Amino acid sequence: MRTSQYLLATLKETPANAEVISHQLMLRAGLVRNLASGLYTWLPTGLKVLRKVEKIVREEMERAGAIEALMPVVQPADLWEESGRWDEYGPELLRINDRHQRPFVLGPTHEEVITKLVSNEISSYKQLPLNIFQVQTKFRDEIRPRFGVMRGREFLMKDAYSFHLEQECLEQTYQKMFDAYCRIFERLGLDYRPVIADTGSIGGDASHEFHVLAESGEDDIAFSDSSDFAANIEKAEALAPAGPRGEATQDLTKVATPGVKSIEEVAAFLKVDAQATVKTLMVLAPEDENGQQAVVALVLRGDHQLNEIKAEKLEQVAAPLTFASEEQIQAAINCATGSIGPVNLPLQVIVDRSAAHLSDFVCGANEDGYHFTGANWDRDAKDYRVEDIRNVVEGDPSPCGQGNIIIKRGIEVGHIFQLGKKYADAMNCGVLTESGKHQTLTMGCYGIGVSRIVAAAIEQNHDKYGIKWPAAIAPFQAAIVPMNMAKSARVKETAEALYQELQQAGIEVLFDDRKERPGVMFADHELIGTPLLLVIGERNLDNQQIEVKNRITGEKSLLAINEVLSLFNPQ
RNA sequence: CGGUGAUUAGCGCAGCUUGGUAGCGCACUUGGUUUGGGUCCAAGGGGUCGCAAGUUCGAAUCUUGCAUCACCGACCA
Repeated sequence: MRTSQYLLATLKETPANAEVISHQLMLRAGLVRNLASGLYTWLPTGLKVLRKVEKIVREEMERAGAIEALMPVVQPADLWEESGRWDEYGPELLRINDRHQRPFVLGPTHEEVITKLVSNEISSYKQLPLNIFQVQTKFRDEIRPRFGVMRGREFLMKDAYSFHLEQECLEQTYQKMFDAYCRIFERLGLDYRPVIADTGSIGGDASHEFHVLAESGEDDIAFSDSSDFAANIEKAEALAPAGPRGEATQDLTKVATPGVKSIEEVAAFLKVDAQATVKTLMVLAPEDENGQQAVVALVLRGDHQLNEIKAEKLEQVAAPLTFASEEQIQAAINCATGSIGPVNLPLQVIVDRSAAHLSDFVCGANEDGYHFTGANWDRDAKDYRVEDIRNVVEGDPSPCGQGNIIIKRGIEVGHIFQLGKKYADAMNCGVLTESGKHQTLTMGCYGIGVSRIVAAAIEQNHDKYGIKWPAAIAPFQAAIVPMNMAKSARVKETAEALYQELQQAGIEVLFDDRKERPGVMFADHELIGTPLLLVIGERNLDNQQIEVKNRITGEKSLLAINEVLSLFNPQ
């Protein structure tokens, strides 16, 4: 490709509305352009990268035994009514009508379509197992699109769905997909981790997310510092502190704490550590038979954070988790937030394991402007349940039993889970078994955010000059950068000849034939992140050499012109 | 959806307080100059000032409403 016949579209200045580095660089390097909130045009350079990611994903899926199909973006609403998700999915599902006012959706995912397809096409156990994938545009009407293509509304996803007679078979395919995902991210050249994930509302037994580690990630991942354990913080278990709880040594004492509300204020006012306090959060219970929701108290150590995912899984707590309003709290206990505590609290009380391990702690006195010191479980506060309801923090013992927790940020680029029979049940997807009985299938599903990977790769691989692509997904393998080609016939001839040679060898090379100064060319190619710059100048032509600059290492070396192809041979 | 901020040329911004019909840098075009790290000089082209209504002789500027975009919080690949 010649730059003169190409759309380079690089930008010198950073557009103001791009916050994260990958978004800035994708705009500056001419990979994408914004059309509307969460909607992006992929420019030629960006598309090259996207296609390379897609190709690796496709190859590994096929190698793992999945077969490719392509399903429509626009899907009839009745499919979604059949699965129950027309009502469940919420406003993220974009609903549209056709000219006959028939309702459709833009597919945010394809479980319905694939399940329908399989239920129509598959009727015998002999046709199983089956694992079908596609690479298709998805649309999710995100509340807040952000970070460029990282969280766009329209995005490219590889989604695969497997169908099985038995759980055991599902587990085998799940493991194959797990392994395939590892190979994919290895080949992409990314620093990634599979992590134990929450299965969310879908349920099921097993789920893993694949995260690319990056500071700008939106998820917290808990790792063990001495084993392979890694889990999304939503899912990481916070163990009970070791050893028995300390004995009560203090008397329960009510102290006036006027205007002191937050844990920081309480700890400072009473001159104690936040770890010696508890905080009490008020949330709603599930509706009773009269449609009423009681208030439930969640008690955590002062320095800990509530894990809402864990909390809303408790049967005593409404899902989704809802904090009680000021009015509801007043009605329940006649006290405002800031002075609530578990002592003599006439409510269901759920205590985190760590909070339950405290003795002689500080808590609200359930009377505005007062706290207790020297509070102790069982003696002062009775009738409580102990559960794991907090986020793990760095230094906690790892739930795997080895080492301590460290926390890093990750970008979720893949998610696999065992779906079970939810969709197969709803859409009557089954086969006849060997014994002639009808049996509902069990399913797995496996997603990879293809467009998100492009952004994640940049988050992980860049410097102040621009993108440093992993070789496998660089838009070009090399760029030919001639110095002052307009003045030097020798440079021009050499560059043209090299371009022809590389093209014929099947190398993806960008020939910068613009009439630009060297600085401009260098800046552009470094921004775009081409791994190898082949610099041709009068300076080295007397020796029949060119200069090779490695974008990743920054190394420059001289190479005989007739040996340039050797740069690419090892592949 | 809540909170914050923005909207003036392709991009980045000034002008608005104090109303008089729009300007700077980059990019673009032309000519010259320069040529191994974003040259320099000159001349140009390009704007319904987000939309609508109002106030006024006159609105980018004041008022009201709306829209769009971004950032911070709950969902997800």
